[in-house]
Amino acid sequence: MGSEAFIMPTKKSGTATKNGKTLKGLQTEVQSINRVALSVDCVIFGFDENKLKVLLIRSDLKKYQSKWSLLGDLVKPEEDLDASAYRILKQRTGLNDLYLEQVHTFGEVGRHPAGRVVTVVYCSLINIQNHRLKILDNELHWHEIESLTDLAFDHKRIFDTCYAWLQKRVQEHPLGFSLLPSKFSLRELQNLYEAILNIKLDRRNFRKKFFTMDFLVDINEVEQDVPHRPGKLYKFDYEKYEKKKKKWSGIDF
Amino acid sequence: MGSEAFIMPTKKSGTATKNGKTLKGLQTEVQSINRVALSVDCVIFGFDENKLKVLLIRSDLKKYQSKWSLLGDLVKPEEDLDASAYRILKQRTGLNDLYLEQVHTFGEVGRHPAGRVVTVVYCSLINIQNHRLKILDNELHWHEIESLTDLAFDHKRIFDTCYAWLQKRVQEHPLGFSLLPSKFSLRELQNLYEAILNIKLDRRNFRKKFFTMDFLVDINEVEQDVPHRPGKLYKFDYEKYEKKKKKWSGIDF
DNA sequence: TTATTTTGTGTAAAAAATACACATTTATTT
DNA sequence: AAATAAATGTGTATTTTTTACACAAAATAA
Repeated sequence: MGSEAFIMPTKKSGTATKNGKTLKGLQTEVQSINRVALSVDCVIFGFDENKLKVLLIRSDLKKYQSKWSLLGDLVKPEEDLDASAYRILKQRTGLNDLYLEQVHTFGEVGRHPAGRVVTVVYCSLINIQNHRLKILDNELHWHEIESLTDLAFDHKRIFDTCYAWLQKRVQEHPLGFSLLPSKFSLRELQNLYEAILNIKLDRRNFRKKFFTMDFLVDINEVEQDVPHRPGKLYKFDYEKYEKKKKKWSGIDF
Repeated sequence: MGSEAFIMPTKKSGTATKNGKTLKGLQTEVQSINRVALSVDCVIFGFDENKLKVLLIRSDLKKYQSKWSLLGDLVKPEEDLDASAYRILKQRTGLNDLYLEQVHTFGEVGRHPAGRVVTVVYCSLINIQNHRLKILDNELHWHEIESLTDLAFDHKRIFDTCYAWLQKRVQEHPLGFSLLPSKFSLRELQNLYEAILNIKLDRRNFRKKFFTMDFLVDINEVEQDVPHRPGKLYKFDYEKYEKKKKKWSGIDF
């Protein structure tokens, strides 16, 4: 909050002096009024069977019965926003060290039936295979993103924002690898991009692109248990990426 | 907030049943606990004398005396976040219809001396010439972004995030025009990009780039009162842009 | 052994980005 | 009126990047 809080924009501002406001006075203001419930919601993406998926939980609010919703929770009074998102992920998936990034905050007055609830939305990307066991029977489910229709609350709109964010972000930042096993074939990588962007890509050009970037490490292993010629496996070299990554690509719109 | 609010993550969750939570129960939870003060802060960029500037106000909190801070205010109980940002801009600059975009939410527990204050940060771009009269003596000041050192609260960090956002965003979206008069020369446009990106650009290639994009309209006017050959003036055609804009540019990082 | 499927690879063409210099126009100075 | 100063306006050659496209080799399954 900026110092403008003391300018008191409305007409009834007679009592507040522009200068000399004390910290204590501001504390009173902050504590007494204008407070809202704050939540964090997570759009958790996964990739399985060559489909992009999102992890949802069945809403048990009567009003939203039978609808699915994003994973979220109220932010605790002494909890940072990022920590809150990590806590939610940890509780749901059992995993730390997931890719997590804040995307947008939704705070329309009427967005939640329980009153004013502002929600800070994070996207997370996880490798489904590593987390099969953690889901249990929590009413959690990996949904294909294509068959998402109505979610509880305004969660469909939130999801749409996050999916658009992912489509853009995955092209300029190497976050897609978080959806794959640490060892992956180029075919899997291409399938991932095709699923996220919903387009077909030329195989030779795709490979050339990634080899030219020079962040893939050939680990001298091949796929197992595939019913055809196995592909070579690679890892993504995050350290090399951090050193070499581009600053900007040029004006283009 | 997702349905996970009823899972009650802490150990003392014995009373809450996983299903069947009523809306009323959730309302109680939302209203009674876990509420925070919410503010909106605006990073208002301007462009003048070929310098990128940011609009700041002098903090009058004792602790931050003599420091500058961003423009912000507490969000009102019945006010959407975007509306709150527009209100702040309107009060400060007298103008509606400014370019405005939400960038990030900062909510670290210790970020504000008055207690837990979570702030949703917006960036706005305005043309300084059109707003000279509105600033008055409000302790407002256009700061050159190069000479920004310490701001009040965590506003320097917020500013840095927004400046990085602007540098990226201006390359993929035509928001820079909001910093210029509606009629501008190509030289002014190039100066703007050079100031934002802090690089030198080749004049001929810059012109070629924008002419190829084909969103600039030659209005058959020239600069006035320049002490040298005047340049032609152009407008940006937003409608044409909306029709033709690119979807993605390709994988590159 | 044959058939099937997928991997792995290279080149030519087109498009985009870059580097680079000079004549023209206008205002200012003498 | 002429000369000067300062910025505009323009094109081409080179390099880099993107795109389109086909066939032989490897592994499995029948």
